[in-house]
Amino acid sequence: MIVTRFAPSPTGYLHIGGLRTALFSYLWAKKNGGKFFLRIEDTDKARNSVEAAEAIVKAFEWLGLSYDGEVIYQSSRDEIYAKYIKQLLDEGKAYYCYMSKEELAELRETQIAAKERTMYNGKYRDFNGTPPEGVTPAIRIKAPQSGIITVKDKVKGDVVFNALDILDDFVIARADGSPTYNFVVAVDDALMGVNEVIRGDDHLSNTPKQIVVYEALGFKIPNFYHVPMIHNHDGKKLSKRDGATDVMEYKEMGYTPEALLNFLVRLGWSYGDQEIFSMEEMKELFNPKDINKSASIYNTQKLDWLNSHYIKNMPNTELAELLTQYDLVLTSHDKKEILLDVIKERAKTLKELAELAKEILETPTVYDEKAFKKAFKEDSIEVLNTFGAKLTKADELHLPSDYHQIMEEVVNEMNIGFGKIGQPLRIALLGKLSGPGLDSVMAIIGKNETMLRIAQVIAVHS
RNA sequence: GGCCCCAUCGUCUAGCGGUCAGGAUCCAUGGUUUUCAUCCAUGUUACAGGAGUUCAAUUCUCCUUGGGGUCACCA
Repeated sequence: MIVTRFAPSPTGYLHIGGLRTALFSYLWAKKNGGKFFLRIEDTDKARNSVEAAEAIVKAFEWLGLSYDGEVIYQSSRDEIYAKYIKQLLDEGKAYYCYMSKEELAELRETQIAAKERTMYNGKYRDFNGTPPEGVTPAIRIKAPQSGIITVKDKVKGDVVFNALDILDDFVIARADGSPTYNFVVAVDDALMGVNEVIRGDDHLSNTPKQIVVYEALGFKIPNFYHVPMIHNHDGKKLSKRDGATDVMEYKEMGYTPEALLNFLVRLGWSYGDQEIFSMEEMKELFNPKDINKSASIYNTQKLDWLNSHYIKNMPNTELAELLTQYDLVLTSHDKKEILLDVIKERAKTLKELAELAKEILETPTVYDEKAFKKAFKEDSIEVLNTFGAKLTKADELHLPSDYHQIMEEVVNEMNIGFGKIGQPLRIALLGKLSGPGLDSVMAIIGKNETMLRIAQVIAVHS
């Protein structure tokens, strides 16, 4: 069985890059009928926050990504880690290190001065004497001092590291007893049965350390997939300064989960020429063997395109439901079908959609000055009055075609071009020269509101 | 700086020794639309450079260059 996980540290919101690796892990598990876990890596008490952990869970909810079982918090697993640390200690595979922080810093400096690699010097590796007073020890693992460690990465291929270049006896438990990342990540993945680790490229370099832990504990090493980073326009790691990197910001901006997920799945992964993937298709078609090796640049133009695609293809009832989150309540509006059909072709985001709806629904309070000058000529009043008179007489006006017919009558009777009525009417109805078809707008707002807007624009003009 | 990874249109990508180097997005132009948007059509733009291997390299190897990641009692 395929078991994957997403293991963020709760130091902030769910990041767009994190979401992508989470999605990959999720899809790979789901495709295979496996399990996908969410594990919060909160071993560093100083930096974590519960709010951040909650924010991550919330984001998962919004996106409809589910995980198996409960959220796992590493902070609640201390006894487990303690047990394995003790085991390593007993077996002589780990040891207490009494080096003080000052001493460590000093060591660093001399190494830097000598242009050597900065690393722990193994001072307490084989220590039998009396420990120094006043130092609470950290625990270090005995890492191989020679030979090679090969990370069998399924994205990058075999990556060979020389122990001499990268390894030292790294700390697995701090002086306060809390275990460190490279230790717990290996322990948890092994204990949870995670056999496919999909994560960011930035973890590749410390994978050898985790392999050291796996081997010391006799655990089976999982398959690794190190997914390339997502960069900003400058080719650097994506950060807060690059605009929206918080997943929930996309909700606020009016993006749908479908669009965001579809956008992200195509960043670093592809299935031939296909661009549109439903969740079902993603689950069916995703395969980490098709993950790219190179980093990609974060550019949301395609996200806009996808979002408008999903909006256009969304059933109106669902759309109306979603729009309540953007301050637009349409439930009681009798022409909401027409309204949504008209505006969903025109919006890139749900937020825009809500604004477009309001532009139609609300009586204009201002008229675009330039547009007014351009479109509202001397004869416009007469045209609008003629149109208004016909409206007054007509009943049974429901559909856009009903209104269109009356517009045509005016055009024919007065022997004018369509623009002669369209332009001023557009100013009257919307206050500007662009927007949806006027017949639809009138059908949506109804006869009375149409008359009112015509009267208003004439009043304003004189 | 040491170690590691990466390199096809502006961007996301297809390609897996022989292709007019394909698609999408963006941009531009034209058509549709009373307008705008949608939609449709058309177009511009790419194999970082240099050596090999081969009858043949975007594709395999090496070097150079460029970019990125990582080097903590952070994750």
